[in-house]
Amino acid sequence: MSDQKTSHDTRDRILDIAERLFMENGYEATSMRMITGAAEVNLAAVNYHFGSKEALLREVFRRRLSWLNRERLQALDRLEGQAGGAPLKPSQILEAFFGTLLRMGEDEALGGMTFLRLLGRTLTDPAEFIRNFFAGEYAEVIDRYKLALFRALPDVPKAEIVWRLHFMLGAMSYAIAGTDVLQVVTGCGLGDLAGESGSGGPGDLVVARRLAQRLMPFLLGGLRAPLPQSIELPSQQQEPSR
Amino acid sequence: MSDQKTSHDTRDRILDIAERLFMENGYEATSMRMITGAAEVNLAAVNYHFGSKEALLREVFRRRLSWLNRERLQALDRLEGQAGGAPLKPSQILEAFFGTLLRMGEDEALGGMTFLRLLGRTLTDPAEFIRNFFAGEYAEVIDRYKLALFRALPDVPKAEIVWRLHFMLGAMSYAIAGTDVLQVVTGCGLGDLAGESGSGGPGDLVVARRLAQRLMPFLLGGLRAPLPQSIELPSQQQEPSR
DNA sequence: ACTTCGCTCAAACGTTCGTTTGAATCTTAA
DNA sequence: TTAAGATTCAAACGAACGTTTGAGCGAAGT
Repeated sequence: MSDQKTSHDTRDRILDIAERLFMENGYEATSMRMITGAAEVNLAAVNYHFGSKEALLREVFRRRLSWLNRERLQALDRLEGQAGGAPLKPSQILEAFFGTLLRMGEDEALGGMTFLRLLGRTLTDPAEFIRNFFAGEYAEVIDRYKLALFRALPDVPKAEIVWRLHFMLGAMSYAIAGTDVLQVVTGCGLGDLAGESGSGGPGDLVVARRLAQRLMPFLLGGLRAPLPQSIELPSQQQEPSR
Repeated sequence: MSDQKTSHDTRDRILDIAERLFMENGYEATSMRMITGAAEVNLAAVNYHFGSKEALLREVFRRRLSWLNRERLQALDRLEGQAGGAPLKPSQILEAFFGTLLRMGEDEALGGMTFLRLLGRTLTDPAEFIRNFFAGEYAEVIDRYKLALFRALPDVPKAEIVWRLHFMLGAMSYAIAGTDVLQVVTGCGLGDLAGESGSGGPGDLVVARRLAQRLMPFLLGGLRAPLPQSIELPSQQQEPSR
């Protein structure tokens, strides 16, 4: 209906619509015709501007991740500058890494919760080109934060820290992306954190902030949990209580 | 090559192959022809035995989840019987819920790590029929465990417990399913836990056991982490350190 | 005025998808 | 032996997929 092509040219409109549809349906179940139809552009526009459907998905992520990971590195630089050579506190590192991401959810211009949900979902997508893409986009950031955590927790084996980084990433991604499933299953989800429901609404701001408030203590508690008694165990040993 | 149709009729062979292919490629990217080709059965066999591709996926999950969730309920019954009315310890509840799942990964007859990976991946699938299916399969188990956690942590608001249940489910699912991505990203994954690599190998037994050993302390640490200072916060308040 | 270039458009390309069909084959029991 | 039922089979169905094509359009440069 409304014909405002001023601030929204074809390229950006495709990216915005694709971001939302990939989030709602997944990559495979979202067709070019769904995207171009919703964006009200010609079917061939995607291949003209991006080359292929795969390249479109990569570009959807690149414009957000390049900003996010640059911001994350700057946050770490800032903290390490303030610390003056001393190791950072785990809480500072988590705040820089996860807080920066969750703050994207409050900013509609950065994709808001739509992008956060898409990111969490796509991390488990088995498509190979997606794995390769993420590996390249995340390599530097993960490496820097891994080192920061190693220094922050000198008594914890490095392999253990990397595993707990996995766990933390999973907890965060599911809290955002898996909500539609878990909400149905547990009877509680992101919708309960705000008055409004549905992605892209004005309630996203408060959702992201309250989610961070609940998530950060959990992550910190898990990261600093006592280590398992023994790394190697001979055989079964299945005692439920400690 | 080997022609042993004795213990493996068409139905079961389809289920086993579909379980692996859905895990490797996802639901949408796995075609009927891939499944029937790998299972060496006729293309029409799936529709004959199961009715549709959706029904096949449901049956792949049903035969595993019915066992898993029955086992989970029995484990909880056993613990509550031993406690004689007293609240359970959080560690006992987590062991019953997550330990039962992780022990499936050690048993090839129960799907092993293949099923665990598939389960973790599919929980974030946005398809509606999948969400509805899981909601039904998990309803009773989640309800029982929610109540057990409420009793185990009487000082923690119930909403907070449900959120931490989300976080725990996410940490576990990503640790299993998201490994292919995270391994590339973090340079450490399930493969490092065993001598062998690849799903379905003999290393799966030790992988599942060592994963549990790393995961359970993390989950327990997150579950029992101190609560956020204030549930309501007026505005920004962005202090990185505590 | 004319060419150039970036972009849009309708139409079609060949392929693959999930599903259906009806005959052929196997199994079982009277 | 024969009839009935269950299962497998090759073949085809219509629909939807991602991509390509070549004509057409409007603004910019000379």
